[in-house]
Amino acid sequence: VPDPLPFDPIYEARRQWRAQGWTDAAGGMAAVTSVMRAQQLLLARVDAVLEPFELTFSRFEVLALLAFSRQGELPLGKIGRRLQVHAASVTNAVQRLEAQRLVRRRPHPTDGRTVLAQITPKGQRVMRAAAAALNAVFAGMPLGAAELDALVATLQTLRHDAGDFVRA
Amino acid sequence: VPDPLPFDPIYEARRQWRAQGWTDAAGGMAAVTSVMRAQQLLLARVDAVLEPFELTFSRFEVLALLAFSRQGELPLGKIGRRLQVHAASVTNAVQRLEAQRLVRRRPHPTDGRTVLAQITPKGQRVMRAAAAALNAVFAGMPLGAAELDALVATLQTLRHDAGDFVRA
DNA sequence: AAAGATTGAAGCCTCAATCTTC
DNA sequence: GAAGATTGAGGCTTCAATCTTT
Repeated sequence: VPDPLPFDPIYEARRQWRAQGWTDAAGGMAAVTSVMRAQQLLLARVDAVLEPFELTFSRFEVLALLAFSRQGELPLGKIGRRLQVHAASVTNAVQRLEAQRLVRRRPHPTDGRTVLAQITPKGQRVMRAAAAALNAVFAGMPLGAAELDALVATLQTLRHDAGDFVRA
Repeated sequence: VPDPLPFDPIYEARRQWRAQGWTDAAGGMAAVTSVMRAQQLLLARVDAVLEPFELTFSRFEVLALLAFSRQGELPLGKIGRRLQVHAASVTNAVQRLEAQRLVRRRPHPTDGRTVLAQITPKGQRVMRAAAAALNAVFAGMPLGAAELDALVATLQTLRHDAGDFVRA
């Protein structure tokens, strides 16, 4: 971790933006860069916690989704839609998880086109251990329950507006 | 853009998390995934707007920083600290900007170790045009000024807690 | 030694093209 | 033709190692 700045670069940028006469867009600009930077920090923290398990947040999400599913297995396409990532990303994540013996892939019994990813017993164990470690991070966030809910709700508006899902 | 889900995957995941008994961490988990997903959507939208200018948000940020600087030039290290990205990312961005003739690099007059990136007149023009296009995106966000400010403030708490800067 | 910059490696993401199966 | 999956390309990020200058 490098030396921290003696001021908030986002607030400084917003000031600059306003000074340029773009006052109507300065708030949006600050919001966008805030989200970008917060994502970077959160991802770094989460990935650091997951590192001992040889997992990344992307792969953890796949593992958790499988662990929560009824049969412990899901078609790759369904995983991608649920996690909102490109099919190529799912292929990559599942290949790595399979190499780690956390997931097994098998052909769909009736549809020859689709591939199923199935979590293994080892995958179940690793997922639980990793989730426990992550919970410490989530529970340790410097925000209260009300603030967290407000944050999630605000970002939900954003995601909904972007057409991420329907039926809020 | 693929078909949207008929439900919010973040809310669904939070429900699952709570059903597993991890109620104290469910809020944090939802907040983290919300930020991740919002970042993805915002970046995609911003990059799409910047595409006609052959710019990416990363490179736009460098260009804007230079445009706002007193002399129109800054040492690479300073750019990295201000934008909070790794030195390697700055090197990469400046190299691309130089290839586009939007920036020129020149040695520091007194310190032989540092390299200065200087915005060119063409860079100034492109930056202004790109900023105008971006302003439409920022101004068109589905959130009011108060909501934007609350979002920025909440994320500022997060960033400050992560040691991103001091002196809120 | 310390600071600034660059290079190469590796991870993740997206898109476009391709192949197989329905 | 449409759907599901995979591959290859390109972009961005980080880290570790290296080189030059202070």
